Parts: sequence; C-alpha cells; structure tokens
Amino acid sequence: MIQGMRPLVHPSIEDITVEGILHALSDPVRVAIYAELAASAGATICSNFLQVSDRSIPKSTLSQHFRALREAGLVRSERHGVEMRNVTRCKEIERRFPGLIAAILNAHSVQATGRAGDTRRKPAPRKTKAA
Amino acid sequence: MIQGMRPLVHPSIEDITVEGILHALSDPVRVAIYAELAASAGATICSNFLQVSDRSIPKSTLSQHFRALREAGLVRSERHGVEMRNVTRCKEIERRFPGLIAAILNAHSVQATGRAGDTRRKPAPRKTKAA
DNA sequence: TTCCATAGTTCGTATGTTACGAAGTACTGA
DNA sequence: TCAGTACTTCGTAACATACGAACTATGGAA
Repeated sequence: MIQGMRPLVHPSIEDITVEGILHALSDPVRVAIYAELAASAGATICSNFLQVSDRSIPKSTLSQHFRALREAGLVRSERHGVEMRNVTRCKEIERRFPGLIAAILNAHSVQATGRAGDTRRKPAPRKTKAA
Repeated sequence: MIQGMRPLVHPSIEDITVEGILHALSDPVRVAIYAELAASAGATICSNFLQVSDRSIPKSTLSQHFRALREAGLVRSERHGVEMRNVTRCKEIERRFPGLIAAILNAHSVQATGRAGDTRRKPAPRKTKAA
C-alpha cells in the first residue's frame, strides 16, 4: 500500500475557466466522450467509453481523460460502489458562459457528420424509424 | 545561412477542425490576441502584442503563437514589407461552425470582466496606433 | 552599394505535458 | 477469504512548448 486514492476534485463554478474548458475539449477523445455524456439523460460510467469512435482506449488513459474533464469543471463524478457515475455540468456552465457548450457540441457534430448543425438535444436516434 | 523562411500555411476552410480551434484558443495569450484581432476593424501587426494583458511576450514566443493561430485556421497573415498583417477568419468559420467563435469570445470577455456577457463587437479598444 | 534598423522566423534545449503498461486500491458477491 | 470488476496511480518514453541566440527579409538612408 504505497498511497491510497486521492479524493475527486471538482472546481466550484467560479473557478472554471474558458481556457480550461477549451483545453479539455481540444482532445478528440474527450470531446467525443463529453458529447455523448451531454446527449445522455442520466449518469454514465467510465467503462462505457473503452471504445470511442472505433478506437480502443486503454483504461489508464481513459481514467486520465475523465480526470481532465472533471478538473476542468465539465463533469461531475461520483463513486457508486465499484463504478464511477458521470454527469455533465452543462447547466451551471451555461449560466456562467452562455452558449459556449452548445456551440462547441454543435461544431463537433457538424464536423462529425459533415453537415450543418442543430443545437437541439437528440432524444433517441432511430427508434421511431418506419420499418 | 542554414535555411530560408518557410511559406505561410493557411488551412482551407474544410480542413479547419474544432479540436484545432479549441486547442489554439486554450492558451491565455492566444485567446487574448485573438479577441483583440476580432475586435479590431483592419489588419493588425504581430508586434502590437509584445505586451498582452500586462505581460511581456518574447518575440520568438509571439511568433509561435501567431503560427499556432494561423495553422488552426483562425487568422490569415500576409507579409507587407517588413511587417506581418493579421486578420481573423471569423466569417469563414462562422459559416462552418455557427456561433462557435462568438461564444468563445463572449466567454472570454465574461471571464475577463467578471460580469455577464455581451456578444456584440466592441467599438475600438484604442491601444497603440500603427505608428 | 553598403550599412543599419525593424519585424519577424528558426533553431537548440530545457522544461512541461501526455499516453499507456504494470501494479495498486476499492468495492461486491460467492 | 478469494475472485472479479472498475477504476486509479506510478514510471517512463514520446511529444509539445517556451524562450534566448542567431538568423532572414525588407526598407531606408548615406
């Protein structure tokens, strides 16, 4: 037993910086993770992202990515038993930096799909499709 | 005389990535420079930024910062005699990633002033006039 | 022309940051 | 107690960045 696990660090809303947010989301893996978190209703566990857009992410790397998102103030993480539940802090950030997260997520989707953007939440892709 | 100067690299609009933009603007010096460029009407030369928000920037570092902005697609640079004139590529980027630049600049100004934001262009922060 | 000043670039290197395997912690259930 | 799951931490190699020294490129005297 060399050293235990350090406690989870969550900056308070006024300590969140634009630079911190931009840096955290300037990584393709992190922005993809964040986009999925933002699109999902409830909490999401880390291991859901061991595969991100056809790319396999090592566990230790994934852990660091979540730490980066957490310490930039983008997500809130809570240990529940053996797993870690993550939710975005979109609403708080929206109050401090209006439009920022929406614009970034929209730009990310424009780039991913190659088509013009749409800021609305996607409820559930292809569930109501005819046939 | 080891090697001449390489030509200026400007990505075409479809090669500009969100990650690239976010990374370029995740540096406090670069986002400050970019905010000033975006607020000013005409072209602005590099050496206007040897001082950025009470901080003195070495020439070589400043040159690298402008290269980063240029290669992320954020600014267009042109040599005119001995100086380099820079303009933002806001309008192009606005077409590809609507609202992105405005939201970042707004967030930057919220953070700088400590007050709620305003997306409109600032009239003219009269600093060092091109002497 | 030659010389000098100005404006910016490149290079070398020291310092920082990031990725990921190996080994560890923490919890749960058998 | 043991094993399995889900993550975290550590060590280190690879990559990125900052900045001084030396350079290029241009323009304007003399």
